[in-house]
Amino acid sequence: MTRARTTVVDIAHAAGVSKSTVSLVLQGSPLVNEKTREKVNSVIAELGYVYNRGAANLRQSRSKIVGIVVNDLTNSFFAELAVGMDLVVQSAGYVQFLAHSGESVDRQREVIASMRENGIAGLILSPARGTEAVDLKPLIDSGIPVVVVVRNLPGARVSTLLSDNYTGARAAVRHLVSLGHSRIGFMGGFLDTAVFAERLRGYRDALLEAGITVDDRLVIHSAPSRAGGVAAVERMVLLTDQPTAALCLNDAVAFGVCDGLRSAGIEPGKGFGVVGFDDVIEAKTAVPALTTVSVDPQGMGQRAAQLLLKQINAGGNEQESLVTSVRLVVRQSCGAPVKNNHLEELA
Amino acid sequence: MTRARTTVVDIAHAAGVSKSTVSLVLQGSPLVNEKTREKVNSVIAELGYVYNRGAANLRQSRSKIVGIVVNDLTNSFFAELAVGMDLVVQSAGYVQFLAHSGESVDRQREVIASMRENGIAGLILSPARGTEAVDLKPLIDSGIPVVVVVRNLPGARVSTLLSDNYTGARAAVRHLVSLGHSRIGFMGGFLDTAVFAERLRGYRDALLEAGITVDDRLVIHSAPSRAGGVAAVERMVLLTDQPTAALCLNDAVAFGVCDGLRSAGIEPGKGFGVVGFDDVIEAKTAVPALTTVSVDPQGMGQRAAQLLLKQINAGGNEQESLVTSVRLVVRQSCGAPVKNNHLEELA
DNA sequence: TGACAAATTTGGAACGTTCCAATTATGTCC
DNA sequence: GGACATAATTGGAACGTTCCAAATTTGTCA
Repeated sequence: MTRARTTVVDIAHAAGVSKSTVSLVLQGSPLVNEKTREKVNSVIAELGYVYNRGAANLRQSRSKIVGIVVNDLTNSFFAELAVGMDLVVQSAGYVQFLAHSGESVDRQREVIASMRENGIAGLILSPARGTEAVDLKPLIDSGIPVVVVVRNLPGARVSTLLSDNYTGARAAVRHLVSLGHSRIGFMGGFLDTAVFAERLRGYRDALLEAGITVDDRLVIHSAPSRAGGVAAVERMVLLTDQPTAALCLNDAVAFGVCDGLRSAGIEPGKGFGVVGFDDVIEAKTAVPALTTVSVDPQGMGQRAAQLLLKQINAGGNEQESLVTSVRLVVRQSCGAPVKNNHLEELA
Repeated sequence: MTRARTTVVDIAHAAGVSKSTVSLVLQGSPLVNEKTREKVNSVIAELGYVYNRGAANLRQSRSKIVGIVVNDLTNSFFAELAVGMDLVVQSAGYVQFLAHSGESVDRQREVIASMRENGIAGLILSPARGTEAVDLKPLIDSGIPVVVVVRNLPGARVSTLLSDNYTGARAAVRHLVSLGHSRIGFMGGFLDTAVFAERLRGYRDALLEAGITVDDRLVIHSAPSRAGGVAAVERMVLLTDQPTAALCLNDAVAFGVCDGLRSAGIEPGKGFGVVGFDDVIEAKTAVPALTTVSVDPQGMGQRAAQLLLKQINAGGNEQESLVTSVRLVVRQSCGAPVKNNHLEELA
C-alpha cells in the first residue's frame, strides 16, 4: 500500500530530462528554459510528487527546521509567544519543532538533544528554571545559533531577547503610588529567576524614590500561576498591617490574586489595587479589566524568531542582546485606595 | 567554524571497527560484542558525536517525527491538549512539529504540506473551521496515519478522537434544571462546527425531556473565546425575558460570560448560573470556581498521541473512532435561581 | 558557414546512515 | 585437531537530493 515514493528521477524520466534539471526547476533556478520548466512542473503535479526535504538537508547539511523549547505552554504568555514565533518561522519557509519542558531541566536537555539529532538550524529557548549556561555549551559550540528569550542565562554565548522588567515594574509601582497607595505588596514568584529579581528590584526602587520604606513581609512568594496568586492572598490576609495594592509577578498571578480577594470578600479594583505583568490577551476582557505592564508576547515571539532567522542566514555567531520596551496599560484593576475600607478596619 | 561533522565513519576509524559495527551499536543491537560496544560508546562520547537522524530517515524511509496541527494554541484547552500529546510523543522517542493554524484553512494546508515534505510519520489534527475531508485526501492516500481530534471531519478516512459533547451538554443542562432553573441559555460558538451542533443538541434534548420548551432566542452565537462570552452577555441583557442560567460552549466563553455578568452588575453563581465545557486548568481556581463538563484536555491529548503511535507501528490503515467520556464537575458557578432577583425585576 | 559566446542540460559523486549478504573469529564436541 | 555451529564483524549498495565540472544546444556575427 505504501508504494514506492515518486522521486526526482521518476519526474525526470517522465518529463524526458535529467534529474539535475528537475532539481534546478525545484529550486526555481533561472538557468532553466521556460518551456522545460513548464513541462517539468506539469509532470510534478500529475504524478503528485512530494519533495523530500530530508534528502536535501542531508546533501546540503543545513535544514529548514528551527527548534523552539518553551517552559510552560499552558501559561498563555508562553502560548502566545509560541504563536508569534510560529508566524514568522512558517512564513520564512521554515518549520518548527515545538516542545514543552514543563520547567524540567532534564526534559529540556532531552528535547534539545533530540532536536539536534534531527538537524535544527537554530534554537529559541525560554529556559526552564535552573537551566545553566553549560547546558547549552555543546549546542553552541557546534555552531548552531541560539536565541534565549524571556529569562536570561548569564554566561552563555547566545543572543537574548528580554523584556524590560525593571522599568516596567517601576512604572507600575509609581502609578500605584500616584493613586495614593503606600502599602504595596509584591506577589508571586520565587527567588531563583532573573525575571523575579528584576521586577522586584523595580518595585523596590519605585518605593524608595517615593520615600516609602520597603517592608519585606509584603513580598509574598508563590508559584507564578493563577493558583499561586490565590495562595498569596491567603497568606496576605494573615498580615497585621495589610497592603492596599499589589504588583503581581505576572498576569496569571494577578488573576489568581483577584480570585483570592473575592473569596476574602474584597473587590479587586475597589478595595484593593491589582497590577499584573505581561498583558496576556484576557487582561483586557477580564472584570475588572487588568491594569498591567504590556509585554506583547506575540510581538516578542516574532522578534525572537526574526532574530534567530537573521543569525541563521548571517552564519556568523556574534551575539546580540535586545531588551524590548514595555508600557503600563492602565485599566480598572488598580483602584485608588479607599479610606476606612474593610482592610483598614481589619488592621 | 562549522567544521565537518563527526560521522559514523570517524567513530569507526577511531575505534578500529567498521562503520557497520558502529551502526549496530547505535541501534543497540544484541549482535555486537560487549567489549566492542563499550569501546565504541566511549569513542562516541569522546568525539562528541551527534547522530544524524535525517540520514537514517532517508535510508529507512520512515521517520520519528509526528506532526501536530492545532487550530488555536492561545486557547488553553488546545494548549493543554498539545502538552498532553507532547508528553507521550517525546517519551516514545519521537519529536513533534507543532503548528498553529489560527483557524485558517489555507495556513493549515501549507503547514501540512510542509510537514509532509519533512517526512512526518503521522499527523494529529485539530481541524480549522471549514476544513473538508478532501483536504486530507493526498496525505491519507500516501499511507500516512492521521488522527483527527476534538472536531470531526465526516467523510475522511481517518481515526478520530472526540469528546462526548452530546452527553456532557445534556448532563450540564439537567443539572441546571435540577437546581430549579427553567430559562436556560446556550452561549458562544457558531453553527459551522460539529462540536457546537452536538453540544446544542444535548442542551435541547435535556430541556425537552424536562418539559421545557426550547426558545431559540436563548441561543446566543458569539466567538468561542473569552471576548465572545462578554459579547454574548451584552446581547443577552437586551432580551425581554431573560434566562437565569446558561450553558456555555466552552470554558473560555464561560469566563467571558462571568466577566460580562459582573460588568452588568450580576454576580455569577449567585444571580445567574454559569456552566462551562472543557474543564481547563483555571476552572478550579477561578472565582467563582467554574462548574463545567470535564473533558481532561491533557488526557485527551495523550490518548490521541497513543492512538497515532499505535497506527504508525501497526502500519495498517484501519481507522478507529473513539469517544472519550466526560463528566460534570459541579463547583460554585451554577447557582440555584434566585426569586425576585434583579433579572426578574428587569423583565 | 565557421567561430565563438551564451544558454541550457547533464552525469556522477557526495551527504550519513541502514541493511543485506558474505566473511571472519570464536567456541564446542568427539 | 578437524568439523561444525554460532557469534561477531564487514564491505558495498541504497535512500533522494544537490552540486560541480563538463557537455551539449542555441544564437550571433563576420
